[in-house]
Amino acid sequence: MPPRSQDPGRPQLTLRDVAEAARVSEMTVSRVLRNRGDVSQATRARVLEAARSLGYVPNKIAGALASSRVNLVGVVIPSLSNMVFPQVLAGISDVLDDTPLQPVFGATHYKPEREEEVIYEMLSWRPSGMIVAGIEHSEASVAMLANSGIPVVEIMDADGDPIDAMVGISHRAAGARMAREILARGYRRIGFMGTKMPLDFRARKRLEGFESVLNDAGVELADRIFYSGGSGLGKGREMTQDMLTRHSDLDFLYYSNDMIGAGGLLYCLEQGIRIPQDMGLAGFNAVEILDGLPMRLATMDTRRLEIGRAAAQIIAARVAGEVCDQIITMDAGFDSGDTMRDPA
Amino acid sequence: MPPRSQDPGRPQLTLRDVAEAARVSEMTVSRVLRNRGDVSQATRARVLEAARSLGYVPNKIAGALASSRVNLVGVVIPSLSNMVFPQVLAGISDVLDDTPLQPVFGATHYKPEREEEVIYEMLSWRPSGMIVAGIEHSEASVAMLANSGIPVVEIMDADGDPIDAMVGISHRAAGARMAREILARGYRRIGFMGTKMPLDFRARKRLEGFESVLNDAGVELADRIFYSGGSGLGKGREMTQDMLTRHSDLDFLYYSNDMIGAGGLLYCLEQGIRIPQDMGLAGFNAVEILDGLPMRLATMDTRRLEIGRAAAQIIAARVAGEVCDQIITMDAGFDSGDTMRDPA
DNA sequence: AACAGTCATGTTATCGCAACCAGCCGGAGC
DNA sequence: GCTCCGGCTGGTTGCGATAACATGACTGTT
Repeated sequence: MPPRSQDPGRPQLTLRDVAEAARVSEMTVSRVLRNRGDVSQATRARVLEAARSLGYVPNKIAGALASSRVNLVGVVIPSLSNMVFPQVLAGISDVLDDTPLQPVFGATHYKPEREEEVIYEMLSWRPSGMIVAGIEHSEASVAMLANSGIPVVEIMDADGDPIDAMVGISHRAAGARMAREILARGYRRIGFMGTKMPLDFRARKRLEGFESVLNDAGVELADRIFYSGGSGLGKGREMTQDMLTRHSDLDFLYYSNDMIGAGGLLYCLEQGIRIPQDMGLAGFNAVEILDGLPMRLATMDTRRLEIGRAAAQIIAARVAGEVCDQIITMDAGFDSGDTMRDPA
Repeated sequence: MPPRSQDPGRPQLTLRDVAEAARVSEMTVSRVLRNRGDVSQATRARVLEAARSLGYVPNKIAGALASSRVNLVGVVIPSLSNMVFPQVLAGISDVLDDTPLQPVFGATHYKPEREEEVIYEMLSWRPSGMIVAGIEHSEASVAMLANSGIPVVEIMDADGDPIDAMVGISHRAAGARMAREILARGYRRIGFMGTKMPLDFRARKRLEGFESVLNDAGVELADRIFYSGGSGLGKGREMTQDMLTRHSDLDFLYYSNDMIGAGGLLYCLEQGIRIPQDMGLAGFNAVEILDGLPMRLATMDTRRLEIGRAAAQIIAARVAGEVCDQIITMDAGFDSGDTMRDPA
């Protein structure tokens, strides 16, 4: 039995079928369908009509093999449910839509071994370029990417050295910036809530940068709570309740993302806590859909759309044989929202 | 100049290179790397070592062409930023992860002509199956899918006839159900807020089902407001303010999704409107991240994860040559949350 | 009228891999 | 001792398209 799950009655159409129908050679059909080379208007019309009426769909597999040209760009990200990554993808699509290139996504779920598989799988399709989230990869992943001979852009982080190109923000600097803003506003008893992050290197770097500034100022994190699983308002609410139960004297709550931060904000408001006077809050990752909360949460904009665009532009330029910047470090924008008091 | 944007110094590795390094034939290498046929332990080890040390990555393009087997499943959805679709994708990935199949996504942005392009593009890679959101497609799209000879599953809708297989809920029934629940609870002055939906057929069907039940009961929608652009809390807030300004006598607000519904809910709470006594609210699409709002918004669960899983299972079964159900209609679950009073 | 230069089309040779079939080898069966 | 069989390995062919080159029909020039 044939492997394909279909009626064997209708064999796949090939260039040859179209060529016969249009009474020309396969080459001519190929030229017409790719808008390449000179073909007279008359034949062109005949070929297009034949292709259309047969319902011919070219076989890119054969085309790619023959031309060793594949218009795909592999995009490797940790997760699609994080709300952050879809925006990066939007930026990538934006730019690639104006080129013949097409993005193909793969999710790693923050597991290095899964990342390795996804990269291997993608490279086996010989894409024109790769965009990979993060700069921490297994040795094998790095080797594969480095040897692939195609442009590779690592995105969303800038704290380290890239394999090839890199576009991102410094998460260490972002954490440090937030710490300075908090201290400048006179908050001192700070609690942190975030994901368990054995493998979320960016979250870890943020916390490192954050704590390092605190420590330099002689301040220590009062407490930290880590969670696993998805981020939602409910999670932020629970954790905040937990945190405030454990420490009644806190004056600032720092969250590793806006979603749980928003949950915490709602909880504090319900408890009648005066924000930002008695308690400040901040999240991370400027999530637009949350504009509309009773108060605007302080946060940092991680420039996701721009990162996606820049990464795609690098790939597009390199594929076109142009030279371009290889390392782009963006500044994460700080927004104090309504949940931090004014600096002293 | 070669088309590939790379140093020409390192030609791509092929089976031949590995074969030479391991001192066996290409066929043997091929067998080892695919775990096919009989190969002695000794040779297998030698080949694997050679492949590893060279950093060989197979060329699936050539493999696919030779075997006319492509382990890809095309998934065509309107948008990645809608929060609904990533969950469908999660269901699909869940199931396909246990098979050799791999999903490839494409977004249409609710434009039929874009959908046509995406489908054409995907079919040109000769995937093993296709999963497409919705059952409304351009004539050309339908023709392409029908002629492709591969399993095609249309998802998320059940109000119509599929090309091949179908998994979804009836949006008309979902709208009707919500209308009945609202009427049963004694609400009569109802305002609707939702996306401009020239091309969101499912949203439109919901509204049709909704209004038809209202009309049967002699009730008419007091007003409706449509918006375009992304859904966020802020949008729901604005629209609700607008709606309540125009009609001071409403007792129910029906939103086309939970995100704007949540924005409306926050607005109403701030205005001191008594919910659910004086005003009821309902959204659509049970979005978990919103659990944690001051009140649980009434909504309907559209079984997105399950739809994704079922669709993937159909593809997997069909690719394996098994027979299976072709049409699965799921029931959207109703949840009255805290924003609807009890039935009279 | 002969020739170079277009334009439009056809011919041939791959591309890298897997299907298919053929061969080789050693041990079991008679 | 010869055949047969099954485990293992290798050669040949072809998947469906494109690159590169070849061809043939005109055109215009001198």
